[in-house]
Amino acid sequence: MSGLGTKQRILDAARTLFAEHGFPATSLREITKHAEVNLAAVNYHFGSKDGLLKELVNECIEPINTERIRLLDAAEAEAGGQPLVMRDLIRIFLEPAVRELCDQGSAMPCILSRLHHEPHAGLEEMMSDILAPTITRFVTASHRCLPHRTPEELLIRGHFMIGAMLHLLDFNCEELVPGLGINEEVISGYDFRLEQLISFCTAGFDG
Amino acid sequence: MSGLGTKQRILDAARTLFAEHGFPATSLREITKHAEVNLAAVNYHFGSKDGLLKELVNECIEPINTERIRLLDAAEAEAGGQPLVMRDLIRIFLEPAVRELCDQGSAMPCILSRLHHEPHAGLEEMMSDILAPTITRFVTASHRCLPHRTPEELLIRGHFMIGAMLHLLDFNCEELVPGLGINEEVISGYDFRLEQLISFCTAGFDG
DNA sequence: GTCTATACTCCGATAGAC
DNA sequence: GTCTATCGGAGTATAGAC
Repeated sequence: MSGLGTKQRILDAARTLFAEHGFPATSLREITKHAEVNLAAVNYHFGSKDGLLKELVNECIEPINTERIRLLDAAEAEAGGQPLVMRDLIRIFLEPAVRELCDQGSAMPCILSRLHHEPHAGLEEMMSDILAPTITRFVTASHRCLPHRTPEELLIRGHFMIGAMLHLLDFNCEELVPGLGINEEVISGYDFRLEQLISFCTAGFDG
Repeated sequence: MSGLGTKQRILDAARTLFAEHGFPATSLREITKHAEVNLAAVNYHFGSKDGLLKELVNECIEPINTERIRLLDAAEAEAGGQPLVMRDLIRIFLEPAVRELCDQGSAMPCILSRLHHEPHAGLEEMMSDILAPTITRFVTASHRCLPHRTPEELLIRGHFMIGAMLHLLDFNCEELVPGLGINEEVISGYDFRLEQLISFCTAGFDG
């Protein structure tokens, strides 16, 4: 934890601790102790605790949306003006997020999905700025797949999809459902979850 | 705000302020000022800020799950041993929550859906204790509707449904999507949202 | 039993020396 | 760039008044 610069050491420690205990329950004093830097360094590099969070989130979701746009461009180019297959469109939206977030050592999913439901000054605007173009593209493309659906129906279903995805990212099954014969190994696998999610949403958009 | 007892005045003020600014951003000093009670009254009646939140949540979700169980009992009695229709089963699960939460002046939905994604000591156990019997009943009943699905598939799809419902409860569309011709009045209506959610999930379980 | 006054510890933020 | 010192405000605990 000492070979890197101060800023990076703070980011690494914060990512871990936020995921473990949640954002409000993690103090800057803990973070700077783990990172072996001075307390005031956080304010110097990030302005505030919220600023630190914002940088963490930005560094995480920006590449995901870039990848979504890239895949969408490629798919639409290949389709040559024809509507996409809805299942492919949904996979383009979900797979980069699930893959990327679950490859980072399972720290960011918890942080991110919690954030979607807790307001933070300036953070929602940032998320919207990054996500809005993707959502617009998604709704437009899905309207071509399912022309019998109104834009309102497609937008609200897009939000159902986001809600389901967020819930998938951070929930653990350990807590619930005794006596149903659930195989924990099966239901914990991310491949299983992703494919189930894609199937659920694909059918949901059509239903 | 002065005719009721101290405890109730605290609960009312907290419900409003938590919904408005979020749980971490609301101080006990604000709450007690709004409720016109002494700061220490919170600790006397609820033990801690988390205890206050817990009571608020419990008082809200317990009647919802009682209603779910009641509707499920009635539907299964009426079906006389035959499997339920999946759409009816899903409505039994979703409608009490959406109706009840949206009838309370739109304060609890925000609080509740945020809570699902932020860990609080003791609160997750309480939620699990209340929700577990309902989920077990739901998975069992859905397995009778859709016998070709494994319990793992049904459980994970149940969680997708919960995620979509939570997202529906607190999201506002104002932020997003310019240029898609979205009718805000349509997409903001809870009847519209509920029926869309039920259709989305019914198809999703089958797909 | 209820409620209050007060004090304690810890938090995030900042000013200013180095 | 980094550190020390310090500030106001947060949640909490308790002794004691009614």
